[in-house]
Amino acid sequence: MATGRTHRPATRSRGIPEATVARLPLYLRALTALSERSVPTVSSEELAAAAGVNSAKLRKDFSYLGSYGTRGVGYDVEYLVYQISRELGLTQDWPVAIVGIGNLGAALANYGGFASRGFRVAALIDADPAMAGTPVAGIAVQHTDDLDRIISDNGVSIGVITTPPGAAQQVCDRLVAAGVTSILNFAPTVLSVPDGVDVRKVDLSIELQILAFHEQRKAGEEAAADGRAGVDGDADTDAPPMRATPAGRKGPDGDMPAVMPA
Amino acid sequence: MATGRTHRPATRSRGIPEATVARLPLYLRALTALSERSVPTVSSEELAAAAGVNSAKLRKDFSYLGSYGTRGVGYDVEYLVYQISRELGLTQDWPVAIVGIGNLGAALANYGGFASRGFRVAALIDADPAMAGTPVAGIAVQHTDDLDRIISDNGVSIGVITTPPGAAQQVCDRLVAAGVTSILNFAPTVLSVPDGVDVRKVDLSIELQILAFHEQRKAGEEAAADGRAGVDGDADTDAPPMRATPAGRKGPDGDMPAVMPA
DNA sequence: ATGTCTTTGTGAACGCGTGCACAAAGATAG
DNA sequence: CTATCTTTGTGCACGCGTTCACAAAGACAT
Repeated sequence: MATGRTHRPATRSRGIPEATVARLPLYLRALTALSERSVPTVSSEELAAAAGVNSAKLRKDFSYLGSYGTRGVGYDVEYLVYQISRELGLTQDWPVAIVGIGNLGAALANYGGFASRGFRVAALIDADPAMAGTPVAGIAVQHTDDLDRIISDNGVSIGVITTPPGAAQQVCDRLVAAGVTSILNFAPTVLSVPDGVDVRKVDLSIELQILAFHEQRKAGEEAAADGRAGVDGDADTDAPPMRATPAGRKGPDGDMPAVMPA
Repeated sequence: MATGRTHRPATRSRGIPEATVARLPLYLRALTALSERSVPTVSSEELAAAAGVNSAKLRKDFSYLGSYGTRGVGYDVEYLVYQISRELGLTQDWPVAIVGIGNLGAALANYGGFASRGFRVAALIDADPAMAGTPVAGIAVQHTDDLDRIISDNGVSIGVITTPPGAAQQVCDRLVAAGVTSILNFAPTVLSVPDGVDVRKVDLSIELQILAFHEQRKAGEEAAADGRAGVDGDADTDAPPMRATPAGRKGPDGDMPAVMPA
């Protein structure tokens, strides 16, 4: 789900490809599971299967980190867990602030996957005065007015935005001004940030829309083509059927199906 | 943020590149905003800025859908909204079932971004008998035992999994058996599904880990390099400092920092 | 020590996605 | 009708990411 990084065209950080960085957490999860089962070593083949990727890709990914495997044997699980954790920066504690404590913000505050990976929810911030002091996931919600101080006092460098779209940019600006340099944005808004600030966007409805696209295609293919396992039905099943304005003039406003409520 | 599609290597559906499909919802959102402000037409430049992408990329994306613009003028907003909606399959109603009504499941059930884009939460399903009947977001939670019937009765083809990781694969199997062909997976598990079923994964903690990686790099670069705007600090600031096992033998189990709780 | 067998690490080819830069198309003015 | 100006649509080149396929490296047996 979610869309890739927003700014930062493809910085190829320290020689490690962005695509590889994005997969490291995947490997880490699989390795942690093996570690818990006290498995001492894994082959690239096994680990790749557990992580759901190609084994060649996994080996190449690891090769960017260094030569951590033993030929004929595989990778030492514990050692690899440590190396990847270090590479991802998970050997240190990251205080995180969540701004916008609605349903989603509360869910994230309660999400166990954060705490278990070096992330600590240091502060919950909301603009609603009525929420101030209310404990969510064991942490008292604080008011937006104190955002600056909260960020500074806790040394927060990673912020999570779960506000309504209208407030997102303003919150973002204030976070950045207070010293936050990495933002995870759940609001459906394109945030603009100064250079040096990383933004990653998670858009829940976009994921569903992508699924809907494929779903529709599957349904259409099924109806049109018979026989043969679907390769690439070339004949345009649903090519532009009708054109609102033959040669495009302004405001064709009556014959357009009201498709999108919002 | 979130990770891209899981299976389906890159099917290039109906000639529209995956990368383009993933951006269509972005354009759609920007266009909808323009539509609400009654803006009749936009240039690729303006729309690209609003969507946060390159204008050439946007034009190329639209070219896959057909020639919907007018040279010298731009794109008709309403018409484009309709075309993209149709292409994404949003002109029809998609009943969606959410399985696992914890914090996240409840947040999704309440999320407005779904209903406004053709997705209708048709059913909420949970394994806890105590939850059965409880209304969440105005919909009564139903028990997992009835999963099959619920999916069939409502014609659900898109399922959302927000269960704990241990239950995810089993729920997935049951959804697929009941006829679901698209799955949005929030559980941190690699799901295996038969061909023809699409899985998209959203992993909240992975996004944070990627941010942490860049955050760490920024901090390291700052400390090491001075002067010059950071291009690519080549000298390995934190290359393999110590190796647990010099030539890798089995189970080095004492000198490894306990980094990962779980 | 030598040979066999397993598994890594990587060179090389390929394909997709991106962005430049420009020609074609149409609007608009005179 | 002609000229000019704007903006699309796309040919092309480049770079990143993926995958294949294999040589090198080490484990293990004899």
